[in-house]
Amino acid sequence: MLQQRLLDIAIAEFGAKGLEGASTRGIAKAAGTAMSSITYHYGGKEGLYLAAADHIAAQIGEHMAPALELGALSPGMTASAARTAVQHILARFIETMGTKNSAFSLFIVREQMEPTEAFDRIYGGLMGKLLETIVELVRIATGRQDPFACEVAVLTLMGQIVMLRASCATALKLLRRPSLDADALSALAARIAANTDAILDRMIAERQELP
Amino acid sequence: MLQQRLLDIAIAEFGAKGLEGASTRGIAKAAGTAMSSITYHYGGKEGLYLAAADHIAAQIGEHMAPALELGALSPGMTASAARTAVQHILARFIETMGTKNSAFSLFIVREQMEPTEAFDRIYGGLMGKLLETIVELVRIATGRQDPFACEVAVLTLMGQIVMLRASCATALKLLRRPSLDADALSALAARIAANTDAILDRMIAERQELP
DNA sequence: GTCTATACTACGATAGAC
DNA sequence: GTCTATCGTAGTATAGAC
Repeated sequence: MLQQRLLDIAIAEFGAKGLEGASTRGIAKAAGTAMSSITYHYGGKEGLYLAAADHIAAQIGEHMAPALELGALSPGMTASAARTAVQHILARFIETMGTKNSAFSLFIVREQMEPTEAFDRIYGGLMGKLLETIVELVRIATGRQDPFACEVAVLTLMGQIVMLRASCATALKLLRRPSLDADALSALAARIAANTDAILDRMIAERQELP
Repeated sequence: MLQQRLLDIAIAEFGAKGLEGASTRGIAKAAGTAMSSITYHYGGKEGLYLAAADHIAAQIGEHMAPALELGALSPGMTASAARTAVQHILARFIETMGTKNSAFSLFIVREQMEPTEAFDRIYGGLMGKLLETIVELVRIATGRQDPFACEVAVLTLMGQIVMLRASCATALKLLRRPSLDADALSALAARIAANTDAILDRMIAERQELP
């Protein structure tokens, strides 16, 4: 379908070059059609961009759904169950950001640097719920009642993952590799899982030091 | 000085909007001059962009110098000294990325998503040396001899910091704040320092589990 | 050195043929 | 629905006045 092809190429182009960097003519040409098809199907460049954002949010949401269900918050959840759920969600998120079309991650990172309406769509429809769930799970896993402390911790946890794509060029240089292959990715995933465990442990230890 | 004013504004504009998103006319107007001044002083948009990259690398290098000297690698360095040095360097890097003109961080993150010659200048003249130093310090601090394991760990450590700016919009939403004020920044810095400590401890524990 | 004026290119939007 | 043709705008580069 032409509409789908346009959208796929748009996500790749917008992710790689940004909203201004990508051109409707280039996207249309790559899709083997005329530029005015974009106007017809999406109303223009902006419309295509927002459609790309919606598609990304939907795809990631779908991909993350099983892990989120597994971490569904229940009243009597134990700390160890919450920790397992955090690990599951993070692992799935690494997979989503690492193996799925890397344009997804680039698109999202770009939006955060220069937020437009697309950011609200992605955050409101996906990222917000995801983050708040993790915050709650971290609270249960560590027993830390201060929400701010949990939010800050979640940001650092997620930062490790976002870095995978946002700082990909640096990562590749440091690891002296041409691309983030499966080996490197699984090593990073293992490191992040161990880090998460260590950080949660540390947060529990901190709690016992509090007055 | 006009040249300096142009450069400062260029860094802000390129950081905020990217190479394609920023316009020479806009930069010149903001600097209170004509667009052709950019051609005269920097040879064109690309020249201005590369000059911005060089300036950023030089500024960050200068800002990081004291911390790096403190962590200068010496043959008989103890694990605890190396750990202190890692913490100093990361703390200084947080300060650089958080308090210094945030355009610096945005510029660097953008370059990593779509590397041009500017990335080589920043990585070659600054980031490479910085990262390799931290890798070596982590190796000494943890006793882990596998360089790959140390590199991966350093990437996750740095990821926490890069996130501060790369995912700023998400961070602000989750923390329900209008801006990353001093309080939030110091809470994040404290969390990252504690995380780093916990991660290094974990790496030492892992070493003892290895065959 | 700095500015004005101009040339040229590429973009996005739109109208109209098929 | 899709394409061609055209318009207006905004971008960079360049030449020349001061």
